[in-house]
Amino acid sequence: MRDMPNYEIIDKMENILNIASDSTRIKILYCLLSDEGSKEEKTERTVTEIVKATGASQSLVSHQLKVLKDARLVAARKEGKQVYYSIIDGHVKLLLEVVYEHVMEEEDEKEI
Amino acid sequence: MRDMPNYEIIDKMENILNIASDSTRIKILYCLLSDEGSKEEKTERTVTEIVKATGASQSLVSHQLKVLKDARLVAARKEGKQVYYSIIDGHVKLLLEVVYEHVMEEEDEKEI
DNA sequence: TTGAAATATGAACAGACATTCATATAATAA
DNA sequence: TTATTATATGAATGTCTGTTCATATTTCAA
Repeated sequence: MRDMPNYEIIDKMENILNIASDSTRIKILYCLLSDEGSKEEKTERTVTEIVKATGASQSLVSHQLKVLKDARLVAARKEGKQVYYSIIDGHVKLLLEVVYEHVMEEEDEKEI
Repeated sequence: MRDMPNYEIIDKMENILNIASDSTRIKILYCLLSDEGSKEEKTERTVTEIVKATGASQSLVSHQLKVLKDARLVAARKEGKQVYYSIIDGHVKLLLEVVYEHVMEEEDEKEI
């Protein structure tokens, strides 16, 4: 493993991890990652769809989408009354996968 | 991408990410990941070594090591006056690598 | 224009938690 | 024993932030 990055980089890593470490935002990201039967086009979801999928309040979803947008993890595209959100960072998927695998392995160990 | 995990799993993912999203703990983990010239044996470091490497106070390091230990990310082995800590989870390295890559790509984009 | 649907926003609050300070415990050396 | 080194721990505090509530804004239909 490489050496410890300098503190500026560490702080940025902390930042991204902070953004990822909230269950509401995790749900939102999963919602934007689920490619409903499609091939490779990026998944787009309206706020209302995200609200339904996550079970969180409209206000909360809107607040957290702003957090994700400010962090450049998602992008927004307005079309009429609706706003479509999508993920604009390939690392997000990887990040969630790694954490998911970790949690699942923990589960496995319990069963032994 | 798979569907959204159930909320119990999501909460555990949130938990792990929370633990990873602190600069002091990130520094500690990096310190435990740096394999100083060695081959494949796990890296062990005493608290004092970690204090030096991270620049954090002894008390803070001790507190955060406890957090990491309670989360089963590190293990402790006592030997005389000293306690040796090491990482006991392969996902930690992956997680940091993904986040590091993300941050570095962001840096690159700024230069354009 | 009025109303409704979709989304955003600001204030307020409560809970979480990183950090410090002071001190305790354990191990060893003198 | 006493002193010193290594580590842990508990309390206290101040900051941060997730969530709710109420309301604003935008878009379009009737």
